[in-house]
Amino acid sequence: MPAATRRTSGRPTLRDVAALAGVSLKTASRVVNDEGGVTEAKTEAVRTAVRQLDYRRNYSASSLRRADGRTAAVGALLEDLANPFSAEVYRALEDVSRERGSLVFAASLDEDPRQERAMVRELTGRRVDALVIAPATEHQGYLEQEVADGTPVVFVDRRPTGFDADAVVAGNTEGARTAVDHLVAHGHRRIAFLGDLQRIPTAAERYNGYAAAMANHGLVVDAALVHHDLHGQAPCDTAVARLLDDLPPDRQPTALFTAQNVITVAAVRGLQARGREREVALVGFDDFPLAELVRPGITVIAQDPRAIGLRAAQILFARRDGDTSPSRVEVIETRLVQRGTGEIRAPR
Amino acid sequence: MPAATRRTSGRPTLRDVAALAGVSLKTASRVVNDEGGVTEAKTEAVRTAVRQLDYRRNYSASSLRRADGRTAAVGALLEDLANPFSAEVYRALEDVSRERGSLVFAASLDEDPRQERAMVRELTGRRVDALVIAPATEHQGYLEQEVADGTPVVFVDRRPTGFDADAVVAGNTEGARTAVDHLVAHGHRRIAFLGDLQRIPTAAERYNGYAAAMANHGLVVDAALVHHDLHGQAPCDTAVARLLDDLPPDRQPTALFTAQNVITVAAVRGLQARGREREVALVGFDDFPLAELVRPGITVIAQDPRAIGLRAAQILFARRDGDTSPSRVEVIETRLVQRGTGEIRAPR
DNA sequence: CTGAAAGCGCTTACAG
DNA sequence: CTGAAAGCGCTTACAG
Repeated sequence: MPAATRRTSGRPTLRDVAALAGVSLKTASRVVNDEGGVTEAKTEAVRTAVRQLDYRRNYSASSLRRADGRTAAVGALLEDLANPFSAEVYRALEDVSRERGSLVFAASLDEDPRQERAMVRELTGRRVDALVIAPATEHQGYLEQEVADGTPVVFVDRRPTGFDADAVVAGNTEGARTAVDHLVAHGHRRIAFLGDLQRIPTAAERYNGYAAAMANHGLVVDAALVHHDLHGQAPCDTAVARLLDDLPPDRQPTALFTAQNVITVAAVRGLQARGREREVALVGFDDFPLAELVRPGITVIAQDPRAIGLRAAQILFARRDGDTSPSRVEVIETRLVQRGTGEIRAPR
Repeated sequence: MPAATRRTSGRPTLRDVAALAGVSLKTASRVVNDEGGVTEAKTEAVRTAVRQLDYRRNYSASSLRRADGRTAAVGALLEDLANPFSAEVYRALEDVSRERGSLVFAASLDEDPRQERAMVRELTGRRVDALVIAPATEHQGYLEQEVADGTPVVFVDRRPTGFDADAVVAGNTEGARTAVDHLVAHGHRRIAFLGDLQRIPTAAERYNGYAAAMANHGLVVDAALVHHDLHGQAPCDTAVARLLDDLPPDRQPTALFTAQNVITVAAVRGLQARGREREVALVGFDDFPLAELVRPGITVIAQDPRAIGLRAAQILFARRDGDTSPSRVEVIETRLVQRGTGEIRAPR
């Protein structure tokens, strides 16, 4: 069997292109990689052969031999691609990657640390050029080796712990403060906090912002008004019931600060079910589609997931391309969006 | 320089593992690939070396030499990963892929046919094992070569045109019929249609379902009540204004069938802005988060994007694994979700 | 400007 | 059970 047809796949190889163009493999490679230094005639012959055979460079082979080992692929490990925050971050990364000629491997971690480590292995096994991670692990020291081996990592949404790397995060503490300030400005003093799993750094930061702002206003936080670790629908409903049904009227909150999306939705649903959506104020952390269609409109501390993703992608490609400046944490500030629920005044 | 340290990357190779374990490269390969036929002692030695060096198989190299050419990666070309429908389809594919040991390259097409063709090239260049595509092109014959070269393709959301392949789609025509039937059952006769770009097959199918149901009920469709090609916010707002402001009262619709998500939201917003959300009925195609928090709750024809994604993924991996049965189109039926807007009765 | 040889890290095809 | 040689499709390092 002649060498040029010994391949297993049906796809044409560079060797086929070279043969058809009547040049050497190396010359064909030069043309395909735009290396220059090839006569006009041969260049044209190769391009014609490429078109004729519909040749596509095999990235696996190319990357394997290449000095830089580039695969033109990056990995994105996010919380859950099906939630709007992760999806927006992903999309921004996708858009930047496309400009840079790279493709994106995406994966959802669902707050599972084992999943994170497994996916990092899968991705580095495929020699991605860089990784974006919204970590589910408590410590990221295990990434030391990956970075040393040449895979830059940029964190999004959550700062790294026990590991030095770039990160792009939202202004969680500041945003939570703003929420509380806003409610206090509308006369509220009994402001409940409903937050996600405390082990999630953003949830912790939002609580810190809440607590700091309350203290700053000289308000004592009634422990009965603080509900942590609300992850998923059921615990949220329970917490809302505790606050709105179980507490005696004078101990009930006049306002809710719901520190995460799912919690906000549960709270709105709970208020509506009790017919109290125009009586109890609410500010939610993180915006969502349709927040304005609900009546009253839901006041939120809006994050900017697209800005987070874009910035992370810029840093990522800069690192991949050799930027070795000290790592930094960038904070994308949040924005208060007043739509109604946050402007309900406290009863006197 | 000794052979074992000649590599460019800092990552250990199988050669390093073999050297450390005191076996040949081939034996190390046998252990890593669970081929069997290796003594307990050597197996253990290799496993220890793998652990000690934190060895990860290089998929590029592995795939390059492998007879089947598998890369353990699949590609997903969807409309826009940032919209909930695409995101859910993607997520289902991700979940199935994980079980199968594959990673997913995702990409958004944004209704751009060139983007679709470019991304197919990028993905096949990386030798993905299979492709899921929600096509933006009008014809998909160009994929013939890819399939012949061994990359199976499964379509989601839209059937292929001019090309024979598996597809998993929603029951668009049936769903639209159901919407109209429901509105007619509530006394409506002047039912407006607001749809996306007619060139999008799902939009066309939904219109067909609408038209068929109207005819079936003996209702003549007033051309002034039909608005096609509403893509994006602005044209939707214009169409709503035409219907609710420009038409004389007796020619206005008493009900709206909004055949796509963005259109539904625009219509709800338009009705609210005019204080008519409890007067004009509405059924939207495609469900979305929070549809129940809006008052009145938004009645929709719900698709099941997760079911579509799961089914597509099953077919995809079956094809990759050699299933050569005739291709088929599977329809995932929609479901009417009554929440309020669709149950508003026509004025008499 | 051009190309023959070697080699990236792995698996295949063979031979012991 | 084990391993030396060849080769996947490409780029590198050299030599003309």
